[in-house]
Amino acid sequence: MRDRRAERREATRAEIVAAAWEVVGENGIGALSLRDVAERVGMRPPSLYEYFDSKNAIYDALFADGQRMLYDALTEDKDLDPLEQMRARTHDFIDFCVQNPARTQLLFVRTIPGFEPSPESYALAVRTLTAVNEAFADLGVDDPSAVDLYTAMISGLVNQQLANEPGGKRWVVLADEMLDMLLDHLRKTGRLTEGEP
Amino acid sequence: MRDRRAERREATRAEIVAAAWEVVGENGIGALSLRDVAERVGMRPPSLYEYFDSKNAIYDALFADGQRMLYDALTEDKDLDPLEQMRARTHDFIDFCVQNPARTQLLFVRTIPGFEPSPESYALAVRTLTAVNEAFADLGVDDPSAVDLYTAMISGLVNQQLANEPGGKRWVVLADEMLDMLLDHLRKTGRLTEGEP
DNA sequence: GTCTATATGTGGATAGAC
DNA sequence: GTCTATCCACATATAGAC
Repeated sequence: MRDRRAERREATRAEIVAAAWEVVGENGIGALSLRDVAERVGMRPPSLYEYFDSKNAIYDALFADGQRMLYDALTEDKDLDPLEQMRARTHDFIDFCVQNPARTQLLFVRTIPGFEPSPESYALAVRTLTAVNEAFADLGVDDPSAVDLYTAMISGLVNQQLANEPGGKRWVVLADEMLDMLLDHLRKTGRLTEGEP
Repeated sequence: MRDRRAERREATRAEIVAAAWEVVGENGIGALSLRDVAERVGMRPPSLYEYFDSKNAIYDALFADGQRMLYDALTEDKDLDPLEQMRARTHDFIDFCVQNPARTQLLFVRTIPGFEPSPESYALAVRTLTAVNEAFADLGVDDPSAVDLYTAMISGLVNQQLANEPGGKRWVVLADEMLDMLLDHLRKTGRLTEGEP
């Protein structure tokens, strides 16, 4: 039998998380305040404690929610060959990041003093990273340091874009060139053999 | 004639900045509090206002100080050819960043709600970036997007290292490979002609 | 120049009434 | 579950003694 009480509670938690996304979207990830969130959901601040144990628990819910959104944003397209797949997902990732700078900071930069994602939330990040590793495996690349080069290059583009020209495209447009550069390098060093030149 | 009053004042300002570095070094860049700083320099919090107009003014002094440290860390070595010069400075930069994560966040990531460096402080960042552009010009590379690729790749290594494995070397050790990859790519696309293979 | 004292506003968090 | 009341820490700022 359905537990209507638990369903209601989950719905309210989701409402709070949505309100928190609004707040950090407007003021930055570091400027989340319980007052702002409470006002947006029509509660008094102490009532939030019925749903989350602390402000960091809200950050953790945002982190988990953001990781889920990222995973969903990187949808597989079975019609594409592995190389085009990689290119498409790289664009998906970059779009996801520049579309919401506060979310990107929460997911990929240690920014909030005292906040560490819980093991359950972090597991969602691992799931996505595993998918990236599999995408490289599909390309025939098994060297883990190739993936480290990739994540550094792409996250570097995003970081530079957000830090120096938020809303612009100066770094983002270099994504394809960056990817080609990496693939050439992997071919040259014998870590990638299949695919076109 | 020397203005002993002004000298004393500058010395105290420097003491406050040093104390602020200690605080952010221990607690993170977002956790700077005037109480902590005041206690460390043996003052009461209100007395700090004699030297800085606001907490953000202290952040600005830290930003300027950090930019000066970075500029000094990237010392030219006239004995090296441009290519070895580039490699040496890249290592200097990476060491500078991983050595003090809080400082790196302040200088290169928009992290503190409401803080923007003053024009005077930002000019110090521009000075360093100009030096990077000149280093590429010495290599014979004039395309500005080459420098954008470079800053994205190197800052990406640093960010991944600090976010995922602070204190480790997993990404940092890829610096030379990353640089070689970029130089190969610039040769291949006709933007770099001099230098060894 | 530094202090004490004081004030206002903001923010996280808890106790206890309803 | 939600509220009021309250507490503590902090940023910011001012007045006035020393």
